[in-house]
Amino acid sequence: MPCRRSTRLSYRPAPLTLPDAASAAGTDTIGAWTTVTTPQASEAKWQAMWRDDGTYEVDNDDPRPPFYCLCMYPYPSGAAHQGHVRNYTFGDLIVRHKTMGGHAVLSPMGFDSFGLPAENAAIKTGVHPRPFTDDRIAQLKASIGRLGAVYDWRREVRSHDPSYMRWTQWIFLRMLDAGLAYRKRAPVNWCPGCQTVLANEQVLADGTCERSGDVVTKRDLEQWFFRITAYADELLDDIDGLDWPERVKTMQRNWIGRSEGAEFDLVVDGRPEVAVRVFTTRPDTSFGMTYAVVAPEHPLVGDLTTAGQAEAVAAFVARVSTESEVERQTAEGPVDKRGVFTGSLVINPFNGKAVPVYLADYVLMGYGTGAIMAVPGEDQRDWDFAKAYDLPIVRTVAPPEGWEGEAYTGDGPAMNSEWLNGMAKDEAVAKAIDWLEAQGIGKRTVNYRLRDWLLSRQRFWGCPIPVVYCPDHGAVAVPDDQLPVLAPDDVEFRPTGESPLKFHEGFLATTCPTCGGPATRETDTMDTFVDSSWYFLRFTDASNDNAPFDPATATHWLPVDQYSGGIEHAILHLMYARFFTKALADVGAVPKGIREPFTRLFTQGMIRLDSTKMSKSKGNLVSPDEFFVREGADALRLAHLFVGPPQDDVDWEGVSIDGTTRFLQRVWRLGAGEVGTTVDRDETDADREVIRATHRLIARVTDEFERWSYNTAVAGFMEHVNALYKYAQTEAGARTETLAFAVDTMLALLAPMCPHITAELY
RNA sequence: GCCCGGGUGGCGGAACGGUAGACGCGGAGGACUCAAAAUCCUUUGUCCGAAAGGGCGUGCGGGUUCGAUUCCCGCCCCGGGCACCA
Repeated sequence: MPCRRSTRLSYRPAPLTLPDAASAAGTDTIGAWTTVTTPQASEAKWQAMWRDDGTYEVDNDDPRPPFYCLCMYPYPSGAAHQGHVRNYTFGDLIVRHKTMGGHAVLSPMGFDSFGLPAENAAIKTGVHPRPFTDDRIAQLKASIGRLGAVYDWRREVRSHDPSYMRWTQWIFLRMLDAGLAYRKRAPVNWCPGCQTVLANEQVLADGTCERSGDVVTKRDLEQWFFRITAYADELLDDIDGLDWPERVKTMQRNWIGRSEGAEFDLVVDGRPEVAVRVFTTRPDTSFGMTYAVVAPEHPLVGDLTTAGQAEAVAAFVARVSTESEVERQTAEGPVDKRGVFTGSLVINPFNGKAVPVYLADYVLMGYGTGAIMAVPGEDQRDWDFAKAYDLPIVRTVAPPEGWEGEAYTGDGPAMNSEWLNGMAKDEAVAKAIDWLEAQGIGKRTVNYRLRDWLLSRQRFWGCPIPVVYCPDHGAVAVPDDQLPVLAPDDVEFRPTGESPLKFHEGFLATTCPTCGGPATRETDTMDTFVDSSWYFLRFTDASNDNAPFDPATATHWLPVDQYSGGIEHAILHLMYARFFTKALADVGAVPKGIREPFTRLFTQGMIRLDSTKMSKSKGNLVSPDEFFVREGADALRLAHLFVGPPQDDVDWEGVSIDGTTRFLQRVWRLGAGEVGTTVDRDETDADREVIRATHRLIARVTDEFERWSYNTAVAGFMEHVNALYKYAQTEAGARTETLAFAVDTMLALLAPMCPHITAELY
């Protein structure tokens, strides 16, 4: 056999000692006649080409049909972690798939760059959060680039960029104009040692401050709210039309928590001028009320407490003030410590009987009226409380025959209820409410679990709320032409965590826009969820200096055709973004027709390691960087796609980069003509079977892409490659034309998953 | 506590009422090699059996169905969210 000089392509993982992959020249020469292409060199080459050619940049007047594909923009935590890899692999797959299908795909990326970690780092190191954040963005951007995910970087948005902050503040002011932003007092976590407000995250499980160890209490502050509850019904109703995972839609519905029922007054025994208003969804059970409960922070607590009970009530209220809502609703610990008698009685208007009023930790001021009638016969929590405090239990709904449970919450004929007896639940509810209304002591109401959105944060590293306080004019909006309000750079971070804005005279001192007199700036900044509630709109028109975005341009791209991100955002972020879209349409910033931001949503599962969530704070991150260097981005992308259903959580232990690396090597050999023998001949049955199998692969993968069943699509590719190996290795060999068709077709289908190797081979 | 998910070989998973375990990892055996790596081929739920074959198997207990991993009810366990982490 003549020994001639040839170019041999080999696709093997490079050793970790390879020089920096990005700067590798593209080929290495091994010996005199073999040229090896490494995945790393190939990937760097294609990534540079996509970037330099602007292959995936789209203009707003692109004639192709528009498709807006968006992944939730990341908080810049430093180099990318596997959660980013997973999310952006799914997103990139869709971007490439839709682009191949002839769409103008808007694929933007940005950074959710305000937040607590940068501020904590500033307090620890004294470095201003901005350079810290910019540095982390650079790291994350580089990691994302090595994954081969393609974005139109001309549209990059950063929450902390003044050109973005300006419009975040502008939107706040439009909300204020429309009456959708307002101030009221609300409790915060207060650390008496640090003299500062703490985030929930900064409060340890035992209720102490993570910095000082002091017991954290609640303190009321005047704070800004968005009136999201004004949209409760629309937010609820519009869920039906969304192409979202059912579980997310269910969580959103439950979060809004619409419930129909009644409110009515319970008059204090012997003091007709004092009444406690209660909300109930079960007015049909009112005859079974054997006590009432008000929240420990209820304004009437002082009024209701008798002298004899004052000490016990005070102690109870003090203890509850150190507990979180979750703790208060957890039925752990001794039940008899969960409430206290106020000493007062109220009259049950249905039967005229006096029943005791208690405080209990499980009744929250933020829900309903902050007070309930307790009906232990038909509510398990009331049942447990009644047992612990030796209160009577009267059933007013007859349980089914053979009932051995405690409280019965189902339907059944009313009993022990005078004029309601025998009625089924719905009828009895209606009758009871009619009676309350006729008596003039109550009415039919709808209650929501959803609360208004508290957006004030007592922090430095966030977008300042553009308001000043004038002694004569109160809270006054900063005029549009003075935006953005920027925090100063010459600030000192205190070890207590207190916002430096509160002590910066140059920032604080200003003039009233109304009267020109001296005024003080608001020092609170906005919740970072405000930034993320409209960034998808800014992406459509990211460099607009005259408006947050041009309404016509926004209409061209919106709503987002495919949104994807982690399941952990199923409620808050998505609810707030939906609210902003509706509210902005109503204040005229977004065309009226756009009521929902995200047509189709995909939520991916989380990455866990040893069954705990993989996160920087837990210190169990597995960086993708070593995989980029060793196996290459395509192998890592494929490993994420193959490990299991995208919506399921992934235990990192189960991710096998070896299988997908090996598969890509087999694809490479097949594509490079290194497998078996090829011959030119007329079609045989074996050839026709390969052609049929290739068409079956097209149908299968197309369907599985549509269903997000990427793991089985990868299995399909593997089966195809295995079959082609068998085919080419038979004695008869493979027909050249047939094998080329089978391989080329597969490469085209595989391209959105593994863009580098398929581009290199194609 | 409330709300939402999940539980299938040694491991990740497949099977959208119809042959449980596709595909991959790991294991075993073989080919190639002086040898190793890599690669290629075969095999691999479990128990009994030399084999043929058979028993058992989708967290637990019931139910619907000709037929259930799949649908229903009740448990157990694991994970996520709970409004100031993002």
